[in-house]
Amino acid sequence: MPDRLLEIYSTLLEHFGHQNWWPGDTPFEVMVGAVLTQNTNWGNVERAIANLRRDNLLSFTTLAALPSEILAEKIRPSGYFNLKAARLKNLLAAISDFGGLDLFFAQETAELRESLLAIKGIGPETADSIILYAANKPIFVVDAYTHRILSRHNLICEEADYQEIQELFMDSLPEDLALFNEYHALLVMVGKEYCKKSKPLCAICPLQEG
DNA sequence: CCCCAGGCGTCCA
DNA sequence: TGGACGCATGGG
Repeated sequence: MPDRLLEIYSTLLEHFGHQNWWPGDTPFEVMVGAVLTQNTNWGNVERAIANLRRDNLLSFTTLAALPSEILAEKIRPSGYFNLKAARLKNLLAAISDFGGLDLFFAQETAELRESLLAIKGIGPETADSIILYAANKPIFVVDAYTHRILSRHNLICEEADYQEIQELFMDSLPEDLALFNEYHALLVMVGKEYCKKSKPLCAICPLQEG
């Protein structure tokens, strides 16, 4: 299985090339994007972030001081805007209470993850995305595509949960920031192209051999 | 018209 | 523990 996961990585890298995730200019911006993209198309997230940038709201202190109702209006294109405005405010408040973003991100990975998961609106995928792509610490991000791709290729059972899938990758692969970064991005790429929710396993998926 | 998207919290059995 | 449901816009 470990070798199989590395094979898959090589196959995807060859097929799609390096992705250089995550789209975002700063760790703060990446973190905001991680919340906004919950169950939402990235194109919609870009519109929301463009609104924030246009109005010079894309900084920690500005956003932390912005009323939730105003924030919701700015991020409307990302969907679930009331919910996500509250979640962003929760996140920023928790980080402020901790002593700021640098100090928050300076925690050990396990502590950082616990801190994030304690925030209402931050679940495992959002937490791990922030840890990997904003804080630049090696952790494997599992998402709906990861689950669907692996189960359709019979590498996990359908009922496998987040932790089980994350452990499969992290127990099998070398702990490497660039590898984890690239692998998750590649899984999203193959998911978008070849592993849609309602469609059967695609015959031209680069990952052959069920 | 339909289904879907880089989830999460709540409620209920 | 685990399944159903609400949250919501924009694209195909």
